[in-house]
Amino acid sequence: MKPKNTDSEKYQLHRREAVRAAATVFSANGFHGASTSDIAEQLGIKQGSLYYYFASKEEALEEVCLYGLETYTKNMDVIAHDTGQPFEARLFAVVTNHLTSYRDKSEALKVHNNERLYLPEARRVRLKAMGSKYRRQLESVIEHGIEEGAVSATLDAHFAAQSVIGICNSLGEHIVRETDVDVFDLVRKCTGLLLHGMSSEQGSGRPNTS
Amino acid sequence: MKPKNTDSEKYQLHRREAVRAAATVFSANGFHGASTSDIAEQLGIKQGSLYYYFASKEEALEEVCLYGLETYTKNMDVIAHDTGQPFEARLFAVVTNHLTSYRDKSEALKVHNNERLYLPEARRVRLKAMGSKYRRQLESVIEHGIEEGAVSATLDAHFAAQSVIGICNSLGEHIVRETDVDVFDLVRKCTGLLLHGMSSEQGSGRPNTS
Amino acid sequence: MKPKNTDSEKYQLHRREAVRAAATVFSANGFHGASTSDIAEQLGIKQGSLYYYFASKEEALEEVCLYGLETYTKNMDVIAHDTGQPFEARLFAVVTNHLTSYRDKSEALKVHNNERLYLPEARRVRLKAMGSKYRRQLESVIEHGIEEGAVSATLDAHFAAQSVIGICNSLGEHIVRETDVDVFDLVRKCTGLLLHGMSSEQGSGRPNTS
Amino acid sequence: MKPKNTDSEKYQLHRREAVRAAATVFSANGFHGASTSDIAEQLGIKQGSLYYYFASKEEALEEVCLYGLETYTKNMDVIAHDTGQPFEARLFAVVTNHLTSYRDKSEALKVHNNERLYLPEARRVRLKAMGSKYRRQLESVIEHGIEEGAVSATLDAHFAAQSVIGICNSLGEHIVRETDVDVFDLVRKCTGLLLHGMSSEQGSGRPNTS
DNA sequence: AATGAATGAGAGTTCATTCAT
DNA sequence: TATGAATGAACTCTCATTCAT
Repeated sequence: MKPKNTDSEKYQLHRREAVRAAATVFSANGFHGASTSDIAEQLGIKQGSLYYYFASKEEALEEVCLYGLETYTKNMDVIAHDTGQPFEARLFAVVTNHLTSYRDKSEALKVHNNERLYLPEARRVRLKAMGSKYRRQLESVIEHGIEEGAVSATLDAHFAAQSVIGICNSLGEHIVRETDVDVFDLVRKCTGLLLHGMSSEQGSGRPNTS
Repeated sequence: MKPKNTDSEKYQLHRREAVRAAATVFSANGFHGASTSDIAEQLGIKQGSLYYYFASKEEALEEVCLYGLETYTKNMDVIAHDTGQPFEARLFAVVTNHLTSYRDKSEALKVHNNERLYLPEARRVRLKAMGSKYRRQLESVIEHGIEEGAVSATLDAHFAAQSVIGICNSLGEHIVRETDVDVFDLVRKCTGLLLHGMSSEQGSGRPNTS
Repeated sequence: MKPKNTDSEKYQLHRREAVRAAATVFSANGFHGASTSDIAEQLGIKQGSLYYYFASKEEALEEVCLYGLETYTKNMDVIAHDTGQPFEARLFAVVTNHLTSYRDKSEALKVHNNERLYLPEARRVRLKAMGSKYRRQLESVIEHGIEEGAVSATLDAHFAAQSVIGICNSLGEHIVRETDVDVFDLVRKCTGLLLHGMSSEQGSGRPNTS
Repeated sequence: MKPKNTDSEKYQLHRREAVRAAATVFSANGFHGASTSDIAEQLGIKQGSLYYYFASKEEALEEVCLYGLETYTKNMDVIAHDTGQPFEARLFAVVTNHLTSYRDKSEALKVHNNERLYLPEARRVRLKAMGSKYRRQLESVIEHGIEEGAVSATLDAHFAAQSVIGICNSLGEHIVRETDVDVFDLVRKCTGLLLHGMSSEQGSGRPNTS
């Protein structure tokens, strides 16, 4: 209603900061547990002034979620199109992307994972689209791995993709909580586990190894 | 304030139902997003009457979390002490326990995972104790697996335990959302992935296989 | 959502008082100019408690308007069906009803006249129905007067009805403001003016008298 | 605070437009229901810029009311002094003035009628003076009609004046709402009703006609 | 002559909690 | 054992107003 100079560079910059502030407090207290006062305080302005940047608390949540997925999905685009790489390298890239995104935008990603369901259907369409695309791309990476023989043919790609996302997110939560985590160590361990499992076996006992 | 017959069997029965009702609405809307009205409605009583069963909303949340962990951790106790079984069988048991708990008490477990952090420190001691114990027991299962040679010696048990929990929880969320999931199929796939990874390799390329 | 004992006699009684309190402050300050605090204060309860009786400020406005029209339209029903009376008597009854309603429920009627347009379309259907019915009934009284020869045949009944309502409402505002008005004197004067006009003429110059 | 060139012709022109914009939105939403944003938008400027033309929202309301009464009362001045005309002609002129004012400045007049009471006493002195003067002038026209024998001697001039104003305002509201009203038809009907009433009688039954 | 940005007060509404009955 | 009624604090959101630029 009130036409703001929504295109001015300065406005966009300040709004970014507002999104980050919102990410911080949503991440700490959850959407319902965080008040607009908290966000404003985190940003160093008064509560009412927040509405210069967001039309509603819900809009703030949506922006935080989008912000969280931004680079994360963009990077997946690159990985998905880079079909020349061997499967191991691509999986490594996937995990690296996921976990480093957590390091850089941990709060926003956590908010996306835990709070996005509180958005009304209408506000979730873009998020849903991005999330589905991500999962489909990950699945295609896995399927490609099956085709080239690097991945066990009996693997359910859909299930595997979900598991990869699940592990990464649970490690991500860890990264959010503890500040001094060696992310690259985590990436290595995680990729190793996903590729070879915990077993010390030489392939025996695997249905597809005969 | 008034002395309640908290020991009477009937009271305990009704309270159980109250806990389940709370689990349902906390699981659907989150702790902050759910109102005591919602819980009362779910239970078929009037709002004020809830306080006959809970001293506060927070107490309700604590009860739900404890309820969620109950059998889940009890079962882990059994698994942990059953050192005679081979590693594969024990891991299978762990995953089965985790995922079937989700099927039976899905809501309470989900609430524990997502909302327990809104409890004040004081109320979380028991939960923390149970959670830590669970993780330590899982770690000991894994370490035992290493000792008996079934698990790769290079594996970081702490990390692995966390990953197992992470995958199971992410699959659990899935079970909560969709009603007709074949849980045992999930268990099989999950254990397989955790044991052998995605790779089709015969153990080559694994640092510890030489 | 919260099922209240909306049928209990006591509740209904208290709610009536709440409606009257709302009528008082809406009448004094207008819908937008009056706060729910004002209403609560007028009623002798705390602001938040008002919501035990109304789901929203808008609902309160709707109730006030309905309350204002209640007896007023009920009486018109009686007048409209009493076709045996001569026109003069029926017009007298109409004006009496309108102005005494103002004396008894002045505030609610004033609110209906001045504030009902701030209700969203959906909330106005019943009011509209009642208002239209009232006007139609008044028109039929006038048309009946034309048929029996008491009213000038050239008169536009729709226009006349509107004028009657207009005069009565403007006099009503007067009744609201000043406490010691002789309503029956007003009724007499008003009916006289409406019947015979201001002119001292003997009917000459009237288009239909030739 | 900053010295404005309030006397410059351009400023006065722009201010007029601001007053008209305010009239439009006050008329549509009421004083309390309309925001300074709405006015600014209607005027095509930004919200803060409004304060270049009005020191406060209240001042804007006052200006709108004065603007609405302007020509309306000026015309009444002319009618009141034109004592040479017969009563019927003067009444006709009064009604014409009232209703055409509504056609031309409908919004401002409506605002005056419905919202002026929200002005603090101090801001209403001029309006009150103008309104009282108008009513007194109308009364004197009626009294003059009585003296010259055109108006029934039993008529209460004060009451009659109020009724004239009441009818005209209620018709005015009608003009505001519906765009295509034949105002002159309304004027004719209205004057007719006021002069001769609804009755078809030839003077019989009138106390003063004997 | 007009705007972007902020403010602070207050609005309507929700809700956990209390307590007499 | 449960309820009706009320409370007060917190919350989201709106808005008139200010002022440096």
